[in-house]
Amino acid sequence: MATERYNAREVEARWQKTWNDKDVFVTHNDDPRDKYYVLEMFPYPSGRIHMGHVRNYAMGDVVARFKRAKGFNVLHPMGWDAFGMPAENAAMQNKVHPKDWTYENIATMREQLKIMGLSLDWSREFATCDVAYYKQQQALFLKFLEAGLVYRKNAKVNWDPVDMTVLANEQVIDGRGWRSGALVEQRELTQWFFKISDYSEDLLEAIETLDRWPDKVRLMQKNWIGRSEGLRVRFEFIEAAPTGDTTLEIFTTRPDTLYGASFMGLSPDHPISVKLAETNPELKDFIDECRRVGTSEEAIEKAEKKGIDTGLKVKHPLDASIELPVYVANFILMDYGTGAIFACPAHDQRDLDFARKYDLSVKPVVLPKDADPATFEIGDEAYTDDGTIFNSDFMSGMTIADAKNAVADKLEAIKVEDGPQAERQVNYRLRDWGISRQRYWGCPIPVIHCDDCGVVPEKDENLPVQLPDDINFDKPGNPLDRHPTWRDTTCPNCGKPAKRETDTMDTFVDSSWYFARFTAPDCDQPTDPKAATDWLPVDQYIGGIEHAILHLLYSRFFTRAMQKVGALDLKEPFKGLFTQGMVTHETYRRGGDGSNGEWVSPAEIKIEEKNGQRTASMLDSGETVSIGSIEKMSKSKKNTVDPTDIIDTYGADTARWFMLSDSPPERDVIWTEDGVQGAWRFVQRVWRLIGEIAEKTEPRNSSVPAMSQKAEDLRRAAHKTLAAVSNDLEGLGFNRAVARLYELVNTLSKAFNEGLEDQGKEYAVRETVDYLVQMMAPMMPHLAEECWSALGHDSLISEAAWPEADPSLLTEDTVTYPIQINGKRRGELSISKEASKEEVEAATLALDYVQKALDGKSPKKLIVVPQRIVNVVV
RNA sequence: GCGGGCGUGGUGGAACUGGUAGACACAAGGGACUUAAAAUCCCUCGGCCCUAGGCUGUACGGGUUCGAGUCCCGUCGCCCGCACCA
Repeated sequence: MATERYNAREVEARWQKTWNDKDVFVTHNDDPRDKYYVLEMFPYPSGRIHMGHVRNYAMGDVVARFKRAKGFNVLHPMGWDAFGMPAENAAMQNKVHPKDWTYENIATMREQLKIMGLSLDWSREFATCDVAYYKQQQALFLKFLEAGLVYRKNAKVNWDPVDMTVLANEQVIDGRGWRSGALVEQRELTQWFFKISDYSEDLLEAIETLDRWPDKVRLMQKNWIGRSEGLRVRFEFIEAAPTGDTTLEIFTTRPDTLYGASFMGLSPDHPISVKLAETNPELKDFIDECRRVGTSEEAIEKAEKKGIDTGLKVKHPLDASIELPVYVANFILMDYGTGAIFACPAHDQRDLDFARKYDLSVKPVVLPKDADPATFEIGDEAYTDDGTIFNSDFMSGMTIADAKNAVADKLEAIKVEDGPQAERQVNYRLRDWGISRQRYWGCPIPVIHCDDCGVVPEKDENLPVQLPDDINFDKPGNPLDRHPTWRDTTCPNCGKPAKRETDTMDTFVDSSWYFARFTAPDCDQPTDPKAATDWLPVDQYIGGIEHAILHLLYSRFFTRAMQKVGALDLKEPFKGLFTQGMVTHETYRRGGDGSNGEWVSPAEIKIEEKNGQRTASMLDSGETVSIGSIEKMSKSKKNTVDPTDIIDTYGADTARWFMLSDSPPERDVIWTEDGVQGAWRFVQRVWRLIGEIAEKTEPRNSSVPAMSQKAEDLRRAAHKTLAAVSNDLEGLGFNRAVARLYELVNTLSKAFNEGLEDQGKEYAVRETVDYLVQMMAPMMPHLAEECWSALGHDSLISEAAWPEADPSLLTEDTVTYPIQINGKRRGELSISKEASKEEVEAATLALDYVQKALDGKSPKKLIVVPQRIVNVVV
């Protein structure tokens, strides 16, 4: 058998069958052991799995298998994020039903995942488009509605007039719909919203508790929530606005600069602006122009600050003799603060640009350190740094922080008409989550519109509101809208004929609670609160950084909302989060360098190396191909490698091993053919070595025999590796674990080839090889099972307990100190581990090169760091 | 613009809280075996100096320290996030 080549295809299929037959990875909720929930972000069933999935699921599987071996009751489920636009696009392009398309893709991808040998509990699988799942999602929606967490309001949306649908900001490219290419309009639509803003403060504060999340993601969420403290100030109009308002309310974070006020700014969408436009054509045109420019383009940033004087004026709240003009300005957002500002051009760049254009006053009120108040002037750049307040009456001389407090205290005490002039306020950037989508392939929003009763929630017992199957995509827009009968229903309240809501939910809703559903996937409620609370939080969640904000923030909100309605009892769904890097590959295009020819795939070309120069050509025609930059694998650049092809050629273990080696998991990995072959050679090498060992040695009997030095050295290496690899896997340092296993194979191979004569050697070899196989098992489970069996074990390695390193073998009896002279390494000193500091010093000073360096003098300083290093300062 | 991160051989990357820089792998070169190829095995592999050995070296310039890839300041370069948030 030692000469047999390892046949991955045959071996992998065999072990997968065994695992499946024995239900090795099926998890039970009533298992008394400590729980561990490991989850990878579930895939969208786009058609086939890609290398990014392989990397993601390989990592999760290592964690799952490792924790299982460590004795945990591991939950490791898989499902499908199955609603969404690609299914509708496929329906339009290929005349397939979105449902058929989706379930066919799921079937394909499930088989692909299965040949990877993932230790998943497939009995818990579901797709978010399963009626059973979205029924429960509708039930949750109704509970949220009842709890006041859902509401309807008019909102501005990106509207594609050709496809007749709302587009997300990311789907608007250069002001045009990404599919239709039509100019996107801003439309007011009545939309459903989740009140995520109720939790702004909680979501922000709790970020501090997420200590097993990447700092980067935590920071991104903090910035996204965007807390700022400021003051809401009311300015009295000299003459009431046409809306009847007698005061203009603004929000500012810089009330300390109030004496630098030059003008007021209104958003084009501010009610006063809109009212004024009714009688002012010039203003109307301006507002229309502002709306045409999208909301999400960076071009906005470059856009010139523009505005129109409304003719309205307000009184300065601290000095009634000052009158300030009111402008409608294009740079003011309606949905932040109150949609109106006071402008202090001296200390805000946007305000300054505007003031310079319209020749408005610029009065500095913050003096930089060391500047002269008599001569300090503002040029083209606003002064936004720290300083001392001046030109500001009672605030003059104060720090910015003190002035903010002083002015807030003062204005809060002043009464204007029915209330205080100002109030301290905390503002957040986070907006409520608009979930209405004018699409078919999503979870129907379970409400009914009744002429008499208004918006009425569907009754629980009438759920699910099921998607109709008989739809067509001949016309653009939402097929639910024009379905002849589906909309028609009766009002749950009064029983009269009524219409169903035709909007479906944003697919991010589907993925905001699937992790909870996995804990009791067949429950006839959205969750089994006990199971959800017992299993959650997810101990290790793994996925791409692209979900740093939306999915992860929505899920955090959902968990709080589910807690509020009693579906579970915790706030944070994901205790540990890991964001893995992308899989990248070289790109290739037809023609020589710089020719910009069409992209070609790695499978279509061959690469040759001459004199260190790599050149590529087409496999079929020999045509020159230029080698381009390394990019994320994508269909458009054709630099993808199909996981199935790799697994067919080399086996799943090789693909998994390569994915985990070399690059740290959080960083991008470059997929190379050489790299895969290296992994494959390692698989063969391990198999050969273990075959020989199995042939020439006997399994260990229970007691450790007396050890020769060589045997003991091998044992020490094995135990040290075991300790290190355990630590690496605990911290998701897969690349380090891989390196250490390479090292151990090198050590073992050498020791074994030197012969087995030394006392205890056979035992040491067997022990090392057992550990080696166990350490490999989470990463290359099939090879590990095959080796385990070849070594005479009759148990499954997938069910074996993780070995513990013997602490006495982790430390040496002697320490080798590097000896430095003036910080430069000059030699080594081997001495007993127990040696005292004095003994180490004496031994160091006795070394001939130390003597020589000292030249008869005594050292200036002698530093001994126990167990570490010695430094002699001459 | 604001916020954050990174910069180590030909390449991917090791180096725990400051303590022997370059583990491990890939590529390359040389050799063994072979009729040949593949596979496998052995050797070399940051730069400089003639070797023993030494000098130098972690983007660049300074600093702290007995000792800096690691800490601090500045410069350059690359990457990511947010984007008129008052």
